[in-house]
Amino acid sequence: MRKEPRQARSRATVETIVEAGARILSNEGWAGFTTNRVAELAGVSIGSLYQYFPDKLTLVDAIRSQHLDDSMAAMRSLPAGEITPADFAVRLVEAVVAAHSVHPGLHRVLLDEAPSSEEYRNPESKFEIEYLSYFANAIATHGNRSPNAADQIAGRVLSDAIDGVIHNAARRGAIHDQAMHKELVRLITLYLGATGQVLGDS
Amino acid sequence: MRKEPRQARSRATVETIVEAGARILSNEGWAGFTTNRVAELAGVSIGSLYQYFPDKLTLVDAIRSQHLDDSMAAMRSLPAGEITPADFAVRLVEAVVAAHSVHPGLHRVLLDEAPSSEEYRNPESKFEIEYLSYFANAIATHGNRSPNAADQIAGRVLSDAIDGVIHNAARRGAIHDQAMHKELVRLITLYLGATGQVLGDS
Amino acid sequence: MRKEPRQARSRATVETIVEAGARILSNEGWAGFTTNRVAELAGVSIGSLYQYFPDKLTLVDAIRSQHLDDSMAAMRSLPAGEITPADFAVRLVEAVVAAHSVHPGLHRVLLDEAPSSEEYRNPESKFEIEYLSYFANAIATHGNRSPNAADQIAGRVLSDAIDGVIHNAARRGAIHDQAMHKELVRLITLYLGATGQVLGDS
Amino acid sequence: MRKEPRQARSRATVETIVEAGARILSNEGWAGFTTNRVAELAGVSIGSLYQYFPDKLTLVDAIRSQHLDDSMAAMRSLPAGEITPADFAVRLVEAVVAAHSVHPGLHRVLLDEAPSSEEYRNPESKFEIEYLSYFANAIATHGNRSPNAADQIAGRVLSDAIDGVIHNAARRGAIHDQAMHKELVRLITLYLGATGQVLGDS
DNA sequence: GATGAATGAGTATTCATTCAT
DNA sequence: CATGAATGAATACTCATTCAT
Repeated sequence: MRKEPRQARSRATVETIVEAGARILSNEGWAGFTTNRVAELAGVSIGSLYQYFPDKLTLVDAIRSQHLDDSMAAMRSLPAGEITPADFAVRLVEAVVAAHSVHPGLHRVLLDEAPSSEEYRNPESKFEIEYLSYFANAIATHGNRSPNAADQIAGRVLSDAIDGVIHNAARRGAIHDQAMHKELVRLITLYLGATGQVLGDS
Repeated sequence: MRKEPRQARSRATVETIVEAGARILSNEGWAGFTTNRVAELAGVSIGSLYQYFPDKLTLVDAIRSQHLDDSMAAMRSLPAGEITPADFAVRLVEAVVAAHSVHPGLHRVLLDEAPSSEEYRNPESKFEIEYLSYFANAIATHGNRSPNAADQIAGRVLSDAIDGVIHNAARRGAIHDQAMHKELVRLITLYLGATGQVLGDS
Repeated sequence: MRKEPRQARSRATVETIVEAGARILSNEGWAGFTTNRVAELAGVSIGSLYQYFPDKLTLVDAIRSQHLDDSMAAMRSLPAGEITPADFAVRLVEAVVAAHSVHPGLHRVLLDEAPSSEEYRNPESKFEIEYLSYFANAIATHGNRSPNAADQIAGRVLSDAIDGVIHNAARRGAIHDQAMHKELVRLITLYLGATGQVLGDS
Repeated sequence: MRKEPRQARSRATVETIVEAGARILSNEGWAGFTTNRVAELAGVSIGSLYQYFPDKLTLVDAIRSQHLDDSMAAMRSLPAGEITPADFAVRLVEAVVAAHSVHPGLHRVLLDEAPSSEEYRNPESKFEIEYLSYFANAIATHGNRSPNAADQIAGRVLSDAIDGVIHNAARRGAIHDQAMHKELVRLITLYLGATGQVLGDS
């Protein structure tokens, strides 16, 4: 960001802009996301927007950062161990669905459509790493071991699979479909229960 | 299309344009997909592009149609029954990876970013229906029954999960990662083997 | 024209093109008059059109020439003298209305909207001169004298007034309105009857 | 208009654009009226033009509105009764000529060539109605009666005749020709004096 | 600081015209 | 000669960004 806002008023302005941007990004996609529209929805002049965000990329990065922070916070608050795979899966799906409820399209737009400064693009980004290790950890925990290389990969596959299901549901406006939730839970539970086993060993 | 190409020359031009469009859509996303860029990459004038495609939407629909046809053809050539879940999963992953190999980002861009004429947008589209029933069928087959309502949902979840894994791999440029393939195969196999069972029954 | 058509077939082609052009010009105005559209309506290829007309201006000039020839022919066939002003006015209005009946908007488009090569633009054009002298003559005849300078001006005013009435009627699609015809006849009759008189002398 | 200009600066910009548009429309006709040319002549960027006019049609409507307002104002300031037909005719011609002096071709271009939003197109438009009833009124007044149906038609014929004479004079660049003015005055006077009479009654 | 007027490069699309077949 | 595929300059309009007030 161009300028760290010192005063409370400025901080509020920045938040308003980020929130307006998130709403537009979610509802209209990257194509409908114009700086003038964001400023208008936020109720500030276009000049003010550029006071806080030197360009569009910086703004979208701020929105992304905010969104990923929120998502990670939701995941971190989940209990990792001390819980059966089935219960964990239920809580996980709840958390992911909740994270997508505020701005249903936002996650996908931020990851797929919107361009981003290097920081978020590469697979080594702070968020990717934390996100991934969260899943690797969960898998290892339910396999009663500490995370190994295979768990990293399994974690990625699991998180991407969940992402795919949720994302496509969001696209159809069916993010709260209970039957879908149940099936997704079943998929996760199966995977968690069986990871690390050589297939067919059960 | 605006005009049926009569001569061989023009048929070739149309193919070149569609191919160039697919490439750009795949590499740059919807935002980078400009008609002038497509024409340039195709090596034809902008006028030629508009001779065959009355507008951008029609062009993107042609690309989508081509891509989905190819994808469905790949799936249809898979053996459905007479094969163990594990073997089926291996072949399925191979087919999906192959379909994404030519233009890695194309599938997601076409489904998520690019606008489209009604035909493809709604969930009742010819392709969605065939795609979905393919998965419902596979699940039912491996459960030794004919497809029921639950299989429809399971089919959607499975196909969306696979989609998520493949898409994110494509985003990272890791679509040919063998370890990922193996994990994905395991996920599918588990799900196919257990679908229809009440969880915990195994 | 680029090429004098020698054979009957060529002459027919040229006529078809001119007729198609007149129709489009009349129905769609200058803005809708594109060479490709004319060729299509005429049922010839765009290449053939350019075989006979080196450019758009030449084509529009051919249409104009044809139209003005037709119009003049209609006027020339009117009896000039040996007839009361009232009867002359009736016949004149009939002729003018008839000339506008085939392609109602054509006259205006050709004179106002469509650009033209110098030949038609300037007031000394062959057609303007003949047209004008026709009216000057009519006025002089009904004033029992040979045409003088004042008659030239009166002729212009009369022909322009008639043009205005007919043109605006065409615009409203009311070119066959009998009440309007009657009023126009009255206007012409009054003017013919009084021209040359010092106003107030009657 | 897209945006109400708040500051004095922007109000001036809008006026400049409308004026430039009128000039171009008058000199070059609808075909030469391009938004980029208007912006250039107005000395503003194309972006500024679109800040105030969402599209070309809105701009041309603004020009038309302005022009018709001006024209009506000129007519309304004329004394209707208490004046001989001849004097009235003189004043009328003066007013019409004055209205066409600033932008000679504008009136016809606006009415004939330029497309317009519904408001102006149909014969029931506010302007058409007022314009027409003005002439019907004038005719009735000079016939010492209140306007009847026949006066409506006569009004239309008279106004269209005047329009034709003025327009064609403008086309020839001869709008200030005194001899023409005199003849036109005579035409109007005759018509006003005789309207309502059965022809031949004088 | 805040405002919003102004900028202009960029994008979709049209159409007169050329030329290989 | 006829065809129609190909060309590209021109046109309406958008939107990120700047800067005078």
